[in-house]
Amino acid sequence: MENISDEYTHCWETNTFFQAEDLQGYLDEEIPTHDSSSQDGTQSSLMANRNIVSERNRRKKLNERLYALRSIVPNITKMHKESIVEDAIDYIQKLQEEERKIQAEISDLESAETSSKSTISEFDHDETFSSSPKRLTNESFYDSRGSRSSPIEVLEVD
Amino acid sequence: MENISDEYTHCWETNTFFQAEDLQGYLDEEIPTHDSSSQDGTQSSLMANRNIVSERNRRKKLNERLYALRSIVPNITKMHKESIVEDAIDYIQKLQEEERKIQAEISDLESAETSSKSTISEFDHDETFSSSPKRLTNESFYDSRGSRSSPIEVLEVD
DNA sequence: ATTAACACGTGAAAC
DNA sequence: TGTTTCACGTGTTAA
Repeated sequence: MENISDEYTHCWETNTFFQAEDLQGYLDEEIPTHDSSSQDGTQSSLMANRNIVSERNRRKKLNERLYALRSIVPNITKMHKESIVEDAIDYIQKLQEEERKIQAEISDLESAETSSKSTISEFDHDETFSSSPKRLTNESFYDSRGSRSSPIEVLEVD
Repeated sequence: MENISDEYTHCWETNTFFQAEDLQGYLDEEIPTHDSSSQDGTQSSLMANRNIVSERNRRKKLNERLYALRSIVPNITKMHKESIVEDAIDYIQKLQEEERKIQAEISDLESAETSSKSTISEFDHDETFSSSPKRLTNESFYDSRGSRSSPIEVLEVD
């Protein structure tokens, strides 16, 4: 059911949602300007075209990011922009919970072997996460969703 | 530098990007219809208003999902829609890599204690992930980005 | 003053 | 059929 990965080439005129690659030369169009007063073109029409092109680029870039997000998330159900972000949220939450649980297992296994061996020293060659299980307590490795209490509102990022 | 967490309350008229909370009653407007031929209103204007309202709802819903995604991701740098998805992608990738590494540690610790104890049986009460470290090999728990080979075909995430 | 980001309305296409 | 999703162009606003 719902074999979405077949082709899904919809696209009415130029591009649309799901190819994002064949639209290589659609962007340098002339833009009809729909107004025949673009002879001198010092103020209105030129600026308007700049805005149009900028908007096209912005839209395209955001869409590409959305495709990338979709390609990252494993269990994609639907292709709607809304569902893509939705599934990504769900996946992140599951991943965070999984990660927390696994760390609990790690500390448990660590306490199991008390001080007999030290096979953990070979995983310290990564700097982005400092993944030595000694310091990898519950939420120190990445600040896992620790700022969920006041997310939007005033938007204090840090 | 770049203290974006100050306020960032922009919003020209009704809402805009970053409050998403005070816009409770802006949606039930009358919609001017911009055409004074809406007396009978059987075909054109009524359908047009339906479309307008649907579009507003769609836009609002997608934005809410975007806010939710932002609230999940811990290290938010910028507030643009584009950057939100971008940071989410980066975060997911790091999370996946972290998770894989931690599982490697787990199997290593497991092989360390060979067959002395079995403290892992108390984490089996979850069904969504089946988080028993015996079966939690590299990419069995969630199909971690295993479908990146043919997601959109062209669309290389870069 | 130029740029960048956004919401909006609208027509068209997909479902 | 009708509903839903989309890209587009436009005006507006903040940096």
